[in-house]
This record gives sequence, C-alpha cells and structure tokens, in this order.
Amino acid sequence: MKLKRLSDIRRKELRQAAFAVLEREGIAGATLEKVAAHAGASKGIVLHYFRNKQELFEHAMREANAVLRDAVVARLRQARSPMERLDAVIDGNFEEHLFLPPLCHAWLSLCAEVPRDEKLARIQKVLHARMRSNLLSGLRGLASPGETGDIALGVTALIDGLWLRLGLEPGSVSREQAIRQVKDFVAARLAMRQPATVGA
Amino acid sequence: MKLKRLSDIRRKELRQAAFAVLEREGIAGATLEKVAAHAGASKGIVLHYFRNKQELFEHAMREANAVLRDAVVARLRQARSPMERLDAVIDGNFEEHLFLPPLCHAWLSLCAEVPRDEKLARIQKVLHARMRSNLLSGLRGLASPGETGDIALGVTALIDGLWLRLGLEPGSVSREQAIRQVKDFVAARLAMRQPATVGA
DNA sequence: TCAACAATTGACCGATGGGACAATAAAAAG
DNA sequence: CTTTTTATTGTCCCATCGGTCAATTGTTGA
Repeated sequence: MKLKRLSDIRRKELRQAAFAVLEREGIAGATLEKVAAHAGASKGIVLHYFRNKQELFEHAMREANAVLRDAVVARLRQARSPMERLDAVIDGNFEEHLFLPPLCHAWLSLCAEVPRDEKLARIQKVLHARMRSNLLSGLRGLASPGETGDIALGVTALIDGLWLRLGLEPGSVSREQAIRQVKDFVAARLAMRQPATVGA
Repeated sequence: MKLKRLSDIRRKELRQAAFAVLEREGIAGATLEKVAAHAGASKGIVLHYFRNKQELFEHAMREANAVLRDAVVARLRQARSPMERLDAVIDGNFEEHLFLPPLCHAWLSLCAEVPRDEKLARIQKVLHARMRSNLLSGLRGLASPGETGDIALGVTALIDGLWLRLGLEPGSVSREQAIRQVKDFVAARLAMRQPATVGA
C-alpha cells in the first residue's frame, strides 16, 4: 500500500465525488458545494486540496481516464496474439462497470469542455494516443502497414460513437451489441483487401 | 418569402446567436448577456422572445438540427439508386460548411445536456430516427433485412465518432478522410456476407 | 391624430457560485 | 506537554446570472 498520506486519500475522494456530481449534473450544474456535499465535507475543503474548480475537474478526468486505461491494460496483459490484443482493447472499452449511461454523461460533459481547457485537451490527447497505439500493436500483424492507421482511426471513432449513442439514448445499444459492432467492423475491414488470408 | 414577421426574424437571429456563443463558450459559459451582445441587442430582448434560457438553447439545437437535415435532404433528392442514397447521407453529414470544429463544439455541448433536458432529448431522438431511416432506405436494396439495422447503427455511430474526433482534436481528421472512412465501412460490411454480389 | 400595441431598453432583484480568509480542531513533531 | 503543522469549518465578499418590470420608443391602424 502506497496511499497513506491523508492528502492523497482526500484528493482521491474528492475527484471521485466530482465525477459523480458530473454524472448527475453536467458541467454547468457541477458546483463545488455539490461536490463537497457528495463527499460529505465542506466547500472549503475542496479548495484546500485543489487550487480551483478547473483543477478539480481536470483531476476528475484523469481519474476516469486511468480507470479505462486499467481496464484495457488488464486484458491486454493476457492477450497472446495480435487478434487477442485487438479484442482486449475492444472488450476493455465496453467493460460492464464502464459502459453505463451515467459514466458516459460525465465523460461527455468533460469532452465538451476540452476546447476551452488546455489540460483537458492534453489528457484527451494522451488517452487517444494510447488507444491508437494499443490498436496498432494488434493491427500490425493483421493488416498491411498502409491500412493499419486508417483502421485504427475507424475503430476509435466507432467506439466513441457507440459511447455517444449510449449517452444520448440509454438502452439504444447494449454492451454485447457494441462489442459485436466493433468486432464486425474490424473483421470486415481486415477481410476487405486480404481475401487470401481468410482461408489461410 | 414567408418569414416577414419581425418576431420570426428576431427569434431566428437570436437562436443563431445562441448557437454561435455556444461554439465559443460551451454550455457553462453561454450566458444570456453574451447571446444578446452577439446579436447586438439587450438581454431583455432575448427573454422577450424566449421564455427562458432553456427554451432558447432548445431552439438553437432545433436550428442546427434543421441545417444538417437540409444538407442531407438536398443531396437525397438527387440520389437515384440505393447506393447514391447512402452516399447522400454520408456526404451530407460531412458537408464542408458543417464539418467544422466550432460547430462540433457547440453540438457536443448540447449533447452533453441531453440527459437533463427532455426537449433536447426529443430533438436528438428525432434527428437520430431520421438519420436511421434515411440509411435504411438505402440499405434495403443492398443488404439482407437482418443486417440493415446493424449496419445503420454502425454507420451512425461511426459518423458521430468522427465528429467527436474532430471536436476533440481539430485537424486530426479531414473531411475527405471522414467520408472515405464511412464509405469504406459500408463497403466492407456489405461485401462481408454477400461475396456473390461483388462481381455481379 | 391618436390610441393601442409591439419592440426594446435599462434598472433592479434574489439567488448562487467561486474563492479568500480567519478561526478552530486535530495531529504530529519536538 | 508544548509547539508547530495540517485538516476542516463556516463566514464573508464580490461578481455574475437568470429573470422581472416599469418606462420608453417606435409602429400601426382606425
């Protein structure tokens, strides 16, 4: 156990509370007071551990980012083949505790602020770069070098789009549906220009 | 010309101003005062034409929705085959004046509020239903009935995802790239289970 | 010409939010 | 058991925002 310092504990509690409030209230309605209340503390304490509101929500995004990353990394560790690495990324992105409307709503609110917050933009950029890199590591063994980038872009966009759909109309897309959607996409794109490898 | 009534003109000006402010400021920073300033009027006038802030932004979303719809419908009118209908939807969704970061930012901000605004949810639902219906009308002639729904879902998600990418990292995806991405997706999914029709 | 009406403004209000701060409680260090 | 540092609270302040309203300025139509 590393995290013992009280300040680390509080900071974690608070950024999780911030995220929880974001789920319900959106960025416009997410106030320091509500975050404090959700964490069972006073508003003052929030600003004691975070310089200001912006910093708090930046850390909230980092937290969410880390959770998603861990979900993928855990699966990635057990992947033995390129195809399994692809599946690890896909399955990880739709894990049961993650692919849920509230989480999506919060994520969406943060994404909407990206254009006006340099830090959020950076976090987003890192997340996307990692996702892309993970996909490429799987695709390199399955597609021609000229196609991998394109397919990776398509997969990330498709994943994001499915998340968006879940947020906009909860229930309109199930976890299994989403996973199959992405896997079918990969299969279709891979089968396209390499019919020879299909039967190999 | 139909729109002559001053009230209609003002309302249109104001909801466009609202959208413009949304592009720059996001939902949290979009204030009535700024909207009024952007339209060259006073705050009072905004509330004279719209009951409250919420209603204003609901109309802003309707406006944007209508613009996108018109872009697609115009292209749809000249489509003669199922495949052309599909292309009409795709091209329309990435039209040059539309597929731009600011517009995407505003749209994203509105989407982020959908979970907390029944009206916005309705508008979004209508938009999605129309998109789906347009896609299905093209797909019916190209894929088996069991697949059309799935492919339509994939296409809408992919389109949304590409928009999201543009918003999160302007410049990371060009208009042409986006269009090709979606068309390749359709082609790949269509070729998948119907290799016989490829050479037909 | 005048009365009714729509458009528009600016002042005002109550509520709320972010943030600063001093006071207090708790804990750690010595 | 002090002293010093850290945690925590509640209060206060100021800016801002959404929304109301009365007053003013056109505009129109009898």
